[in-house]
Amino acid sequence: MTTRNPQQTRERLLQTAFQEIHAHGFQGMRVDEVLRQSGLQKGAFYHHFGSKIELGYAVLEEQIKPLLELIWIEPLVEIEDPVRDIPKMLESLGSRIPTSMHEHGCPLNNLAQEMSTQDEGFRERIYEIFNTWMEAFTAVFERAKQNGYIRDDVDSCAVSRFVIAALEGCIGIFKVKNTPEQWTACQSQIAIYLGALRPVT
Amino acid sequence: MTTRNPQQTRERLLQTAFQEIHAHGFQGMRVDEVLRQSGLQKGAFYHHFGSKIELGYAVLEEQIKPLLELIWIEPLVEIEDPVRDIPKMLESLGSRIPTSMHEHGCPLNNLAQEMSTQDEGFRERIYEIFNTWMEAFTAVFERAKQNGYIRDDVDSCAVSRFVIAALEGCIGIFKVKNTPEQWTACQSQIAIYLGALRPVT
DNA sequence: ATACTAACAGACCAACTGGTTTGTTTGTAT
DNA sequence: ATACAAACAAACCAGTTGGTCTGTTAGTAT
Repeated sequence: MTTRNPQQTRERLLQTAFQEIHAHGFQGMRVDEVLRQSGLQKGAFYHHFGSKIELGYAVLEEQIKPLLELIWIEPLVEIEDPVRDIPKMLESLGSRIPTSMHEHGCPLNNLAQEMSTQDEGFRERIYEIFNTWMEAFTAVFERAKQNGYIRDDVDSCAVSRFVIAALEGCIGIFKVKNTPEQWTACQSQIAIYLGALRPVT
Repeated sequence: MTTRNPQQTRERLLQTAFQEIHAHGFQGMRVDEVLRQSGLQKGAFYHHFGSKIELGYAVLEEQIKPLLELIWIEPLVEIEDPVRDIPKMLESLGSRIPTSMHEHGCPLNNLAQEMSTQDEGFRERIYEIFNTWMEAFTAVFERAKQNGYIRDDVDSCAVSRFVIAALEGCIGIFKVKNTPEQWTACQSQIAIYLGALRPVT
């Protein structure tokens, strides 16, 4: 007589699905495997989610989005001088994230690459999340602009987008070859790029 | 009595498979669909390729690799001053590539993201191709270093890797939102980064 | 206590998927 | 002309996959 807990059941499915999607992609994720790992049955699954793709949307909104905000967006509020602090933030990142991230990269970008051209529902949701991320960066650069840490004529939006793109690009390359030196080298180049935003003294 | 042409049959399968992989990913590509589009039968397919994954390897080596060399590596030999010429090269790129690239991004990076953590055979091959690309860039930067276009202390390897990563990152973001302005903005930021490599005058 | 609904369990299914097998035809060396 | 291997065509197959259906049980309002 295990007492019922629908919220926990749902969360369990979401977390397991998140892991499986992260490891094998959305198309590679198997509903049966999620069920096996979570120790649940089809009935439970299709009671909580209408279809595989709806589960995918839920994972995106309820697992990936909060994780991104925790790891990438929240630390941004502490940044005063982006040229100095963003590289510092990146340095500490390696140890602030679980091993699964080192192995399988950024869950958001993985889904973006795999699904945004396959399904409009995914694309829209991913776009919104990327936008939130970008706006958070833009706020940092605008603030830094006012405080004279970077030049007036810097295009904060373009810089934000490029920083995110470069990060995702580097993380992506790590899938092919991942060594600690690669990550530090990547940091250095981001630092060089950010340094170019400094006002001419 | 259509005259037989095994080489052409093989090439036909490879090209169709390339398109399907580019559009749906390797896991999303269906052997049956490749057969339908190429107007061939199972017998033809499994005569030329041992399995789906072997076809994938062949597409990588015989379709994607040559394409990358044509579009990205060959133009590099004409580059004298990377700070000036790489942005220029990127500018002309948009019109030098087919529409499928705008829609589905870089076929190499797509496979890298999807398959390098799934299958070691893919990872190895992709790694080699990325390496070729990186070495081509490194040669450009080393040459530029000798000619005084960039600083002596520039880490050509790290810069090459970062340029490729940033490019792939930007192309990846385009899948989520692709407008011409996004591409020009990306170019500008790459130009800013490269500008930071100039010697201090 | 009763009725009713949410929350499952688990058998079942149709479509799909990569791969195999068998047979036939075409080119080619002898 | 004959033999033989390469190059296919096409039916076939077993395992998988997302999804459905029926039934059962736990919670909850009355």
